[in-house]
Formats: sequence, C-alpha cells, structure tokens
Amino acid sequence: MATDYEVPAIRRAHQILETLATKGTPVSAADLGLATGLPKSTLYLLLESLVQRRWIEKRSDGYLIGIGLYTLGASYLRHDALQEAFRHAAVEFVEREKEVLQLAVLDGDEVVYIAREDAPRPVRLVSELGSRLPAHACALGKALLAQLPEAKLQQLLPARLPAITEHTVTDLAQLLEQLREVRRSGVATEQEEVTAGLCCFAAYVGQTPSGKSIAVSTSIPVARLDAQRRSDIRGEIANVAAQMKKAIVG
Amino acid sequence: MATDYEVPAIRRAHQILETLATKGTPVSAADLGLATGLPKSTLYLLLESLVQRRWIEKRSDGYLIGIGLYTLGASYLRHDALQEAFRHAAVEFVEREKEVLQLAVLDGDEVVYIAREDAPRPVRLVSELGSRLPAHACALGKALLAQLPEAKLQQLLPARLPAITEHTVTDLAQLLEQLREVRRSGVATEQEEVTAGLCCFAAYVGQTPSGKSIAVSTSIPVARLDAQRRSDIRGEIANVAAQMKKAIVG
DNA sequence: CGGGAATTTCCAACATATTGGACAGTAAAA
DNA sequence: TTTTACTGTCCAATATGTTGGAAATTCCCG
Repeated sequence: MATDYEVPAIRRAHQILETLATKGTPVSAADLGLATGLPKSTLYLLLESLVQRRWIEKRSDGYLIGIGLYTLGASYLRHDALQEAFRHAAVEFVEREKEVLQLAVLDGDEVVYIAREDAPRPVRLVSELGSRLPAHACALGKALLAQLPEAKLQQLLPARLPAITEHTVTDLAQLLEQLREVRRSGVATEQEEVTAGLCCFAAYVGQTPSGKSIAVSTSIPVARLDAQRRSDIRGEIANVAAQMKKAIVG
Repeated sequence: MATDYEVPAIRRAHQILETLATKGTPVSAADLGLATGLPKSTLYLLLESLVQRRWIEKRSDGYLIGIGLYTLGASYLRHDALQEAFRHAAVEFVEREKEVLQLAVLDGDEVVYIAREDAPRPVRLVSELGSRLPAHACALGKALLAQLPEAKLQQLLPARLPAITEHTVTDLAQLLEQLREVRRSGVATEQEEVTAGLCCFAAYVGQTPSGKSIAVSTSIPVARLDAQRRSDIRGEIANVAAQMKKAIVG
C-alpha cells in the first residue's frame, strides 16, 4: 500500500478492455489507439497478447471482449453461493408479484448488478448483469449507501451528484437525509431517477463471508403501482432481503 | 501472427487470474506463488496492480476474482443481443417441459455456458454460467463440433479423449461417428457422459454476426425420461434452435 | 507477553519490455 | 491506375519493468 506503483502492462491492458467493454461493439485498432493513447507498436503487441489469452476476440471489423475474460469474470459469481441463495429467495416474490428481482453489490460509489430473476413478462428497461449505475441514483445504491457511516459517505460522494434524469437527487445533503430515512424504514426507494416511468424498491441484505455488501431490488413501471401496492412491495422486498441474509451468513 | 511473443505481464496476470478462477475460494499469496511459479516480489507487485484495477480482491484469507473483472467479462454477453434472443426462444420450451434450457458457445475444444433459463424446480447438477466442459463429452459440444469439417476436428481433438465419467466417449473415431449421426438428425445427445443420472439433448443454432458458434441444450434426469419423451424433446430442442437462429441472424 | 513463522515491503542491479519510425499489405475511394 | 486510410510487422536504442535478498511487519500460538 506504500507504493502506488502499477505494472504498466496491466494498466494498458485495462484501458483497452475498458474501452471495448464500454463500447460493446467491435472497435478498430485505430480507434483503440485514439481512445487509449497507446503507441501503435505497443497496441498491436498488447492486442496480440490479449487475443492469445482469449481476453479479446478479433473480428474483421475490430476487437471485442473475449470469452476468456468472460470465463474468468464469471468466477466472481461463484463466491458465497450467492446465485443459489438469491434464486431461492427470489422465486416466491417473482411468483406472487410478477415483477423482476435483482441482486447487486456495492463497488465504491457504484452499484453492480450480479443476478436477476425475471418476471414472466420482463421489463425491457432493467439493467443488464455486470452493468453499473451510480449508487446515489438508484434504490439499490441507496440501500447500500445507507449502511455506511456518514464520514465514509462524505469522502465517497461529491457535494454535487451527477444527474441521470431530471429526478435524480443531485444534492448530497438531500441524499444523506434520504439515507437516514432508509435506515429508519429499512427500504430504499427511487422513482424515475434512473429511467423514466420506472420505480425501484430495495433492501439491504448484508455482508457476505467474502466481504461483499449486497442488496436486492425490484423495478416496477409506475403505471402498475398504487399506494397499496407500494406498501405491499416494501414489505415484501424487506422479506426477501431478510430471507437472503439468513441464507448467506455462515 | 509472425511472432508468438506475448507481453509478459499479461501472461503472468493470466496465470494468477486463472488460478483464482479455478479455485473459486480465497487463495493466499504463498499458494499463488507456488501455483504460478512467480517470484515473490513480482507476485506482490502484480497483485497490487490487479487489486487497484479491481480485477481481484484481497481478503484476510487470500485473493479472489474481483468485481472489475466481472464487469469487463460481462460485456461479452452483450454481443449480438444473445441473452434476449435466447430468453425469448427458451421461455416456451421451459414452460411446456419444465426443464432447464442452456445456451453455450464453442471455444476451441471446450464449451462455455453463457445463458440459462431455469425450470421451476431447477436441476442442481447443471453447469454454471461461465463454466467450461470438454466439448467431446457433452451434447452441446457434440452439436457444435458436428458443424466443423473433419479435418478441423482431427487437429482439434486427440485420438484418445479424456473421460469424465465411465460413459464418456474416449475414442475419437467413435466420436466422429456420433457426429455424423448428429449431422443427419440435427440433434446431439449425451447420457451420463458428464454427470451420473443426467441426459442432455442439444441442437446447433448457428454463427452469430460477431462470429460465435452457438447451440442450445437441455439437461434432464434420466428418471424423468422414457422413449416417447426423448423423442418429443429432440423435436423441441431442434425447434428452439431454429427459432433462435431466426432471431440472431441479421 | 514473547519468539518463530508467514507475510509483505523495499531497493538497486540487471534483464527486458517498450516504442518511434520505416515499411508492407489491403481495401475502398477517386 | 492512383490515392487514401487503415492494419500490421519489424528492429534497435533505451527507458523501464523485474527480481533476489535483506529487512520490516504481522500473525499466532505457547
């Protein structure tokens, strides 16, 4: 920890992979050069190495994230038998409410989705597995942030939070107030702060043995919500979280 | 392609990550040293770099694959809108047969699972997402291998294939004969060649725009199968594959 | 509390990875 | 055909990554 030295090749590789992952579509070597600022010679050497490892794949129209990286990354999901515990806890909820249920982990000031149980008629708008969202904007993030001490929050989040939609909370003080409310009620909410027409409810699950901070949430079109159902959902999401908690702590 | 040179840091990082991914549980720095043969100094430098990138995570009892690698790798799933197409094609089958449906891609002589639609009562024995299986042993693998020219197969596979269970086909000639049959019927089968008590049916889907060779399969406990149902399943799996093919080709 | 083993940090000498730029091949546009 | 733009390859100088070993730190059990 004393040194902030980094193996340069790793940094360079990371730049390339991040560019490819963000883009999602094939990226040409020339564009990668522009995006990363790497010299051509270095770039081709690295690309060749990454292709050999299957971390990336080469197509006629550019480079893509490869199956090797997928395989390695997927190992993350096997920690703590989370998938199994989640599915077990989720099935009943989805059955009854016919709405999607998601599992996510906190990474810094972002939330990463790591499991999902789809409803019979999936909502097109929910986030894909592995995708990230700013924690301050979504219900999951609020549920997770609410577990951190305020001091930590102060250093993690800037005073002015980036907006995603016009409803996103952008004022830190206001967010902190919401988090206090989350702590009181045990359930975090968000309405159209990420996606227009979508409302989310989330509850904190706990820390897994391997140290991940996780929470569950559901995303429901506002059109399918009234006061009564909101209240029901809040209760149920808290239940699911409690059930999962029981399953994952040794 | 002229050079088989590799950026050394990438190779070293790969060794570490592969070790962690294979193990699945925290691995100590000392064990990583043993497993990879890397000098202590090098190892710690690399670990530090990987931790900074979130490719790995450090716990009190060792290192684990990190969320950053998961995020990067998950991008692989977004190619070709495969998840969506798969779910769409799978739902009906699962609904009717109450059995699991899986999607996989061929990587060399291995099959990698990339999507799954679970049955209401999930079979505990099916492979997890991101996991690999030798292609020659499973139905998915046979469906995929059957699409390759024999010359390619000869160079891809050794004459004696490794056995997983006592039923695994270990003789290349015998496998090639099976593959011919797969080409004729359009459906590949495997019974207890991977897991005792489990029988699989698979059908080739096609090449995605980004060049992946994919197939779908179902895994069913032999206890739930009779001659009639086997025949039904074969027809349905072929249907699912055909439906997916329609969806993914531009 | 110690003492001994395991873990982690640090550094300078050395080995080697990186890179600019020249060059070649290819495909589509002029 | 020439032009343009992009994709790769190659090489030698040198900037820089790597490593053995010593030292510091942490951990754990008697």
